[in-house]
Amino acid sequence: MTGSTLGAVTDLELRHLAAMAAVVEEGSFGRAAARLGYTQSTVSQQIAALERSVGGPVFDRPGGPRPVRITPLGALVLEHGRELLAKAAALAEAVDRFQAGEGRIDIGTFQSVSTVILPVVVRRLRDEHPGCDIRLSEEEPEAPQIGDLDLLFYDGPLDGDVEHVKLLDDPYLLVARRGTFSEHSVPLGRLDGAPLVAWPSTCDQPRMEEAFTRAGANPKIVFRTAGNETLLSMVRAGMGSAVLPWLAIHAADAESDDRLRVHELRPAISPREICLHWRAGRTHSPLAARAIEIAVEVASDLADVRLPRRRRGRS
Amino acid sequence: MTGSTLGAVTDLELRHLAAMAAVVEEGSFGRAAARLGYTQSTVSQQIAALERSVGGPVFDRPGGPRPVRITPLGALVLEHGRELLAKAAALAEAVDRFQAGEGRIDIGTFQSVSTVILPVVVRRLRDEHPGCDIRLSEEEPEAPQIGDLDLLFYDGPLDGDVEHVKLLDDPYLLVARRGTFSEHSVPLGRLDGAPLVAWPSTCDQPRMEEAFTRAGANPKIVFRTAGNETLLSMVRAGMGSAVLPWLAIHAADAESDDRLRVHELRPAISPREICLHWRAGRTHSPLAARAIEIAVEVASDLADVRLPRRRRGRS
DNA sequence: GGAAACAATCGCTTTTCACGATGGCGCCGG
DNA sequence: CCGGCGCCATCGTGAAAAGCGATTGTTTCC
Repeated sequence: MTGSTLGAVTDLELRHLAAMAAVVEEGSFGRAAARLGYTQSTVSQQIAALERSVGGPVFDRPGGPRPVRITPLGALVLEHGRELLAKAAALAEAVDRFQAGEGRIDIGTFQSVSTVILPVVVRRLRDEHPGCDIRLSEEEPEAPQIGDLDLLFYDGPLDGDVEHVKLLDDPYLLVARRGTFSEHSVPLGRLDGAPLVAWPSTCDQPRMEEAFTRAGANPKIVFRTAGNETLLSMVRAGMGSAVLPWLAIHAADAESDDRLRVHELRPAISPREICLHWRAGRTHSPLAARAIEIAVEVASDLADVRLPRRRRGRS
Repeated sequence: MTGSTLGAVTDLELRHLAAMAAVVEEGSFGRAAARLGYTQSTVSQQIAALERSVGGPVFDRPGGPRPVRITPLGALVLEHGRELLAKAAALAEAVDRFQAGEGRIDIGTFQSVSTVILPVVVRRLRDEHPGCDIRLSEEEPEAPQIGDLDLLFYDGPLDGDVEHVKLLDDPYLLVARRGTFSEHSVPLGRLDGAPLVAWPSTCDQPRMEEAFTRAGANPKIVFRTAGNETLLSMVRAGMGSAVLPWLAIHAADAESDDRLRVHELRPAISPREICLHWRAGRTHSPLAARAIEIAVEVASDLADVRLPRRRRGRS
């Protein structure tokens, strides 16, 4: 008795439902067509297709200049159809917002980056995308993992399927109490047996200390802490000197501290590399993509601050 | 930097979202295609079309035998897409239920029909469609209106844009106290000046009484009430006779009351017509359509009960 | 009786859909 | 290291459909 019923969900077309809603609101196929940018005949066929899908007429056409009227079946379809269209509109809006850079981004970071680079990155990102949701997490440095992070700042290689971009060569410099060393550039050998305060043996630290050993210099590590302020306080107090990456020194503003002096090492210890990592082969959200760009810019500017040889314009 | 964003809501196709969901669940385009009854290349193109719609990739294709992985954008689309598909499925199910005859039907009725015809109609309708929601309303007989009713039983013409089907010719018969009239068929003239109890002057009643007048018989209406039981009690009490449609007599089971006798009138008063009305030009719900069919059958059976000349089979 | 408003229908062109075949790419086992 | 293998993208093709303009048919109103 009834015609064939709805074969599959996907036989429905949002276009048809939109046409139906427009017809209901306008009261005629022609006006609905005008509103939707279609022809009357097209709307007529769209409604016909919809009626084929649902297995019965959704409108009664009284003929003549009288407005079409919805059938019981049509009312049912319209009721659900409006919800469907609303959900579709919500999807479209969410996609637009996503493409405009809203949404969430999870960034992993570590100490010096948190202080020097990230604030600028976050600031610029938020300026560009006021609606975005930026989440930072400063992981324990022992076991840095991408996990569910979108981006991870780290100064060494990382396990897993990861890609990265190098942001910055961060050279190791010697921070000593003013007067300890007279020359700006201190030979590595001078540190043999000298008292040093240093970071715990994580991240790039082992590699750096090996470089000392290879150079025949065996400083005495008299104190280890991850706290940069504490470290520098110890240096000021004469407990010893510190070999720290420039970024950490800069972060603590040690360069403008009268009681301290920053020396270069001769020969230089190969710098640690500050990198920004992400899971390999993954498409970034616009937000993440932009964050990478900004981080590269910020790091580049930072390199210029340290060594203002070549000027680089930026918009 | 980003491609063009979603033009219109209707650019989305449920088919594409379904394909995407299948790919996510199956982990590969090919298996998703198999599940959906498509070819791998078709699914590939569907996903490509979806990606064009949302302005970016929804999957990362790592290449090789590794399963595709969803992108942040894809996750967003999928999340909304699933809801959309669920709503579409809900629509389809609602339509199916509607076509199967579930849903609501509003029926207007009046006294005798309520007693004799409707119970059978309702019973059969409910048997066929256990999920249906049947609502009856017995209107005041003075101003019968279709209003928002799907169907209306009534014994006269109706204002407004209405179609109807005749269910039954309901002839007027004379109910008298046993012994009042000896012959089965009573000439109209015998009622001139005779005491009658009758219905109030609504519905078909005025037409019927005019028929008396035209025949030169002017009975005395000694009591008017719409209550059939009351009317018959008065007849039993000898207050007078009653001229009632057969349906009302049958409804009150007056035929098997020893104290009463049902006579035909000679010549017969043209019967009232029991009709079933609905608003003109409106497509019926399957439930309403079926209700009409059943009502016609029931009325036909009822006519056979009264005059069992021709047998009519029914399943 | 004719004009006006409206939807259905008919050809027609253009676009899309789905398919099968083919090609490229990354993994894996010999 | 070098073919298989599994996977997705692409291409070409035929069928289907979307959309359009013009026309027809129907009803109402003047």
